[in-house]
Amino acid sequence: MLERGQEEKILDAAYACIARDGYAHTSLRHIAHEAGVAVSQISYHYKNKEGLLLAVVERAATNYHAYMQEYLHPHMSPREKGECVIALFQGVLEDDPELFRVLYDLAGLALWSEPFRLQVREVFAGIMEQITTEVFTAELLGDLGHQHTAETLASLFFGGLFGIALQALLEPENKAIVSSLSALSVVFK
Amino acid sequence: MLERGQEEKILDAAYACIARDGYAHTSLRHIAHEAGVAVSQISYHYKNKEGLLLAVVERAATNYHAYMQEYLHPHMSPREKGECVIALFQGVLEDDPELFRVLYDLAGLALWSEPFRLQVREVFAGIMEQITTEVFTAELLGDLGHQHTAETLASLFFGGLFGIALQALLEPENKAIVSSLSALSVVFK
DNA sequence: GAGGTTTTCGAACGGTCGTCCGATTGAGGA
DNA sequence: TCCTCAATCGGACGACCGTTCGAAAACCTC
Repeated sequence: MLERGQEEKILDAAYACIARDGYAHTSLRHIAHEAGVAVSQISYHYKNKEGLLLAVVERAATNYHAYMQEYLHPHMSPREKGECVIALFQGVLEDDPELFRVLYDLAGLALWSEPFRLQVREVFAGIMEQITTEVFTAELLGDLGHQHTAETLASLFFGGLFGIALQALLEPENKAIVSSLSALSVVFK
Repeated sequence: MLERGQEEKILDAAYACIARDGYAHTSLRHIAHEAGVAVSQISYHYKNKEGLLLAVVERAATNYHAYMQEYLHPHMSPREKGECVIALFQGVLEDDPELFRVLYDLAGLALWSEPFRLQVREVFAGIMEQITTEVFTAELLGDLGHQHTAETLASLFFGGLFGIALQALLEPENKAIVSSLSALSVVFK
């Protein structure tokens, strides 16, 4: 029986609550109950709700990067890595849609609160940098032969992933949307 | 001095509050105060908060369609219409970013509440149908000569618009993001 | 002008929220 | 063993939430 500290337990519980109910319906009491802990423990370890949520974002970002790095093997070509990212998103949407809902929720938080905006911006910048350096390399850019920069194409690529994923969640009965993610490969073809 | 009914005033106030503070921080009291009206008037006219919000979504969708229809002149070619939609999004992001934040917020609501999901899905379906029939026509599809359907390309196109717009709002100091919207024209080139 | 209906108001209700505080517990060093 | 300090707890606080209700006001019809 592994014994994690309360701090960790609270963080897990917070993520679980947000994934289940969404941020808007997640209260500190719910989180504390899910963690099997007194409410005041949250203030003790994370100062306040905002502090806890920022920690959740940070942890989610770390997880994401590890996940991504695990899938993008060094021996792949840039194009293969692009396809791989697409496949990864498709897999998430099918197997673990809550993951994307949390991403959407936290990004939404960032639209209204400056501290969250700064933190989420970092997360997005990390994703973008990964895509820029792994997929839209100088090699691939020269291959494509059009005028767009790697940053532009990365924005386009990730924006497309995000926007299509939202549509897929709004219309889960329409399987065509998830598979239309594959069409995103037009940006590196 | 035009005299709109209270019903209309409440709807305006609700939209204004959401645009200013986001849905999560908008209460019926704020809305009532903004409208210069008693709180109980909201329940009287819209039954409850959900009813009011659904009305807000419906009104926003109507406004959107009128806006779009005004910009897409019948004499334009499909490609021109595509460029026009892109330019329209760029204009919104620069002049009236709250419009997009509201769209994002309401779509986020739809991820967690079934009634909202159904209503927002209708809105998105309307947008998608407009893009499908106006931009990705059979004529253009044949011109492009690749295997994707009009629906797939429309998903890609709108998803890209949405995802890039989010990045632009998270990083308003980075003007390159807004202009990278133009690169979305790769999908019909 | 009287009477009935719709509209509007302010107050109140029961809940839930995030935060704070004093008391209790527990582990580790003197 | 005692002292200290960090960790944990339950309860309380004031604020705000969405909803409801009875009374007042406004409107319309006769």
